[in-house]
Amino acid sequence: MVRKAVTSGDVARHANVSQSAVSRAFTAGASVAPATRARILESADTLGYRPNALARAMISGRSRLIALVSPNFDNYFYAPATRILSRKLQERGYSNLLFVAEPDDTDEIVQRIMQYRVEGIVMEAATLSSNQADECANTGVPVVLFNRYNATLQASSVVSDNQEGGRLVADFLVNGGHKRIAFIAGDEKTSTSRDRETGFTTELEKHGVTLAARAVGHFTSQGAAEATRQLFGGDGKLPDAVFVASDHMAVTVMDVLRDELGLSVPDQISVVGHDDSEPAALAAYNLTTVTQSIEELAVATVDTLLERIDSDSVTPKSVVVPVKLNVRGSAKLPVRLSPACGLRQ
Amino acid sequence: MVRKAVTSGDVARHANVSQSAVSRAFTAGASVAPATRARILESADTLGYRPNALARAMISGRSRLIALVSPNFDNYFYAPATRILSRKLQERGYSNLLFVAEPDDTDEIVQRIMQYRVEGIVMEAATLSSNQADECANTGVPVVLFNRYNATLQASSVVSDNQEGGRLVADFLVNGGHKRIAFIAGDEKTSTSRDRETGFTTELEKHGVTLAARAVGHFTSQGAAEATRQLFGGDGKLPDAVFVASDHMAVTVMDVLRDELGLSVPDQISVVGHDDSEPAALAAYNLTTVTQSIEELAVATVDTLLERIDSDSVTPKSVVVPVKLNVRGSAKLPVRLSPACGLRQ
DNA sequence: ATGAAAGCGCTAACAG
DNA sequence: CTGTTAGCGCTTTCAT
Repeated sequence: MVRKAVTSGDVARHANVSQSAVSRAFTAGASVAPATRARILESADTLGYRPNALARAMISGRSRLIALVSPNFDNYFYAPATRILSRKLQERGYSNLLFVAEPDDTDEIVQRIMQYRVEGIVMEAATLSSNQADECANTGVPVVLFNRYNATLQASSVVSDNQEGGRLVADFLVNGGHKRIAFIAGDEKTSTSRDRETGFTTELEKHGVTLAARAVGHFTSQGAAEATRQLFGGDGKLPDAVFVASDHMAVTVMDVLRDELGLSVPDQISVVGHDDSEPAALAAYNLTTVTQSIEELAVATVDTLLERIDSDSVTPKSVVVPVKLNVRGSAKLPVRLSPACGLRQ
Repeated sequence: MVRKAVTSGDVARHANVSQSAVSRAFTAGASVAPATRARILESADTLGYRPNALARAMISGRSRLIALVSPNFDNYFYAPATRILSRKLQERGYSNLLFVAEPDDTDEIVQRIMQYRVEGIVMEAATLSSNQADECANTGVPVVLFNRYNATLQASSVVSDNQEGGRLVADFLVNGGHKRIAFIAGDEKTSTSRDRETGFTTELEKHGVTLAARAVGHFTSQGAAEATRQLFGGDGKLPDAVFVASDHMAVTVMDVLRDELGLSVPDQISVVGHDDSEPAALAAYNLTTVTQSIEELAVATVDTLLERIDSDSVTPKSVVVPVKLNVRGSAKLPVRLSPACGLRQ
């Protein structure tokens, strides 16, 4: 039942012009007499003509297609990120080919991406093998890594200032008078988790504090629950604060602390997250966390990508977006010691 | 710096065969001698050849492209839905063009969709105007509405059994001994919200119970907060139970009830949601809710769409996926009155 | 089993 | 400003 699509030739015949005139009528800034264009557009309208983007892409060499590669897991950060990235690209005249990637099928995905002759690639998470990166680089398709970076890759990257995030949390917790401070990592293979940790521990050391305990939560709820039990399930001297590498994990950490281990937050344990994703703002968690603007990350990503597409430049660019601490109620506030207290003065 | 892409002609020259031989080597089931194919694939590999999907689509009339139209708002249900739909389509050999739609730009999106000659469309939410529906129908591109239906449209639809969901909740609340039962709707224009409400109130009436109060939350957190204040902020006789049309709203409802109005859940108010989305399972909410399987919805959607693509049939099909109640702790449990109690026996 | 040739729908010179 | 012409890279008859 697929009706044969209307072509520019059909419109040309109907409007009594050449086929190329029709093409021009649909090209912004082409030299067509207004009257002719009007007649053509009318014919096109009555016939229900839509230019064939595939044919256009073939001849012009510009597909106006961007591949968006997103990781296949539930995460309060990536969901809005994908949405906003897609939206921004759309607004700039590009359409998105969405690929939801498992770590082990990036290879097949790269194949498909290349087959559709995309003009650029946004990689939200899946780690490209150097092989795959080469493949993209060789064909000259610009790649921007969103929320990740990889020094060995010929790819641009846009990340939050994750080290600064960790630093801010370290200062905040130390000033809050915490003595035994712990960290729950995400996925140790990711730059995101590593940078947050580095910034965090480095700043702690500056204050003369060493990390009291550490566990890995793999950026998943289940992993976070286990990490929490590991750190707080014993009956020795418990940490009095924990920095969790993502909000997605942090809410589960709070659940386990309160409902399973009967500890109170922040009275007994202060919890700080990272991302400021949607559940962090829920009253039941009211999570103190590091805010990273998905909007800013997305804008920077799209700008970086389109710039590289337009300029044909190959030099990768790295953008770091600033973060700030969003103080809510899940961690003790820094005690501002007045001189009268006599302490530290 | 965009290196000229390798074409089948290049490969043909390198492998000393005709260009059509190369084409056949990349077509499953084409008649090529195994030896020839091997030589061709080797040449292709050394040259870094990838068939041009655009050219292939043009000549064969099959783009292997599906448009996925997703609403532009934060929602714990649509995020995984988009991911799973995309993944399923990918597994079936299709690539997805993702369009994130605002209600007012569906028109432009339909244009773009048609230009890329997609073979099918999955609409996750945005309400197609009848105009737009016609446009798709006329060109014979099958449309499947995911989680929505529209009787006037020439489109298939896949939805949960929303009425049944409402019914289950009504039974559960009545059996739990609740006397003043309220409802918080989502967006009244959506079939989803309307069906849940219809099923709910109809079943209540069967039990001789009439809805005590009702408000509209528009499927947003803010809307849900306002609806809750409206229903529970007064000092008259408060409802003792509320059915909220989505989990996304229900968690905020619980927040407002507990943290703002100082009411306890479920002791003073029972709360039941719908969807069983991720936050419902968090210990801080432990929400009793109606489970709808995104997986099943996605599979049914993809099956319906591909079936229509393959068969060229035009008759729309409607699929309803069953739901069930997931009893957690946010609502009082039905009291099973033993005969000894003497009540109602 | 393979090659030659036609052509999908369009854009991009090039004339006029 | 407009028409003519030549392909973009591929699949698909049609011969051989």
